[in-house]
Amino acid sequence: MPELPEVETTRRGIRSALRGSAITGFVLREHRLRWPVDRQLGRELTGQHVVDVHRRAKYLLIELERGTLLSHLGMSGSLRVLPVDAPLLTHDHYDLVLDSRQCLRFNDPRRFGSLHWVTGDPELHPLLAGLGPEPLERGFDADYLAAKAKRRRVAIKQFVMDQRIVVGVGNIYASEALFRSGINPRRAAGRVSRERFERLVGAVRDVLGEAIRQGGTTLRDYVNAEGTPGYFRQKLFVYERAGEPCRRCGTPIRQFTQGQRSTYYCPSCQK
DNA sequence: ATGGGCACCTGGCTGC
DNA sequence: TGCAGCCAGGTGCCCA
Repeated sequence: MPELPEVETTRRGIRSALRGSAITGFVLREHRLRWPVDRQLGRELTGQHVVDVHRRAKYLLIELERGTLLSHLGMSGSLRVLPVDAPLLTHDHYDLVLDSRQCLRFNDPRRFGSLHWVTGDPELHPLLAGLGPEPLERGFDADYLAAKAKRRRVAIKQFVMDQRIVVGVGNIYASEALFRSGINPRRAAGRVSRERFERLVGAVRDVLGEAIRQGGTTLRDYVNAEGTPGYFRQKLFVYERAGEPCRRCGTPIRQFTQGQRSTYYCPSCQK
């Protein structure tokens, strides 16, 4: 998926079209997403206005008057704002139709994305309740990370990708943040020094912030609300660069597998 | 509690 | 040209 920068870019792109609009319909073409989508959802949504669009971790929260739509993009999902009559593409699974003659259209080839209707405080929803702090907000600092990492034997790469520890960091930005902070992705979380946690926190913030400014990273599927890709790919130091020279020292970038995911790192810059 | 592995899905690419 | 095998921005769940 889309990691935090891609979800945040999507949020910024869809917000102005959605906020204040009334929902005039909901078209569900494929309800078999990660979890089955309620086929009667349109009955609930129609007539409500969009209050605002928020993000928590990699979830988008579309706040309506009587509840919240909780949307996840999975690995290959994207949300676009389009005219209601825009031609359909394969894997266009649902449309949230607005009174502006536009719609919010969800496309997701792999169908790992999800959509839930939540009433009450969305933070209490089971999918959100156990999540860690937002990396770009207070609450994510070296003290916090070091405390969480104590006695943990998992590799630091998997540790920073654990959404219960900190949210928003996925496979691309985990490799990139570890490169920027000079930490070997194999190192046990509990054996990372205090000084290195300081650098890691800074690197996570920097890489996510820079990626948001570039509109995210597009590898294959990801496009923003206007259908254009993100440009952070050019700024990647290690991700998908196996065999190519390290941009800092020239050593060939290495790739290996951790937890069924590819990790990329520079064996000489990261210890 | 922690760690590890699998599952869910489609599509693009590689190599025989 | 066809097809098997592998890989891909995520994460809930099950097992030891």
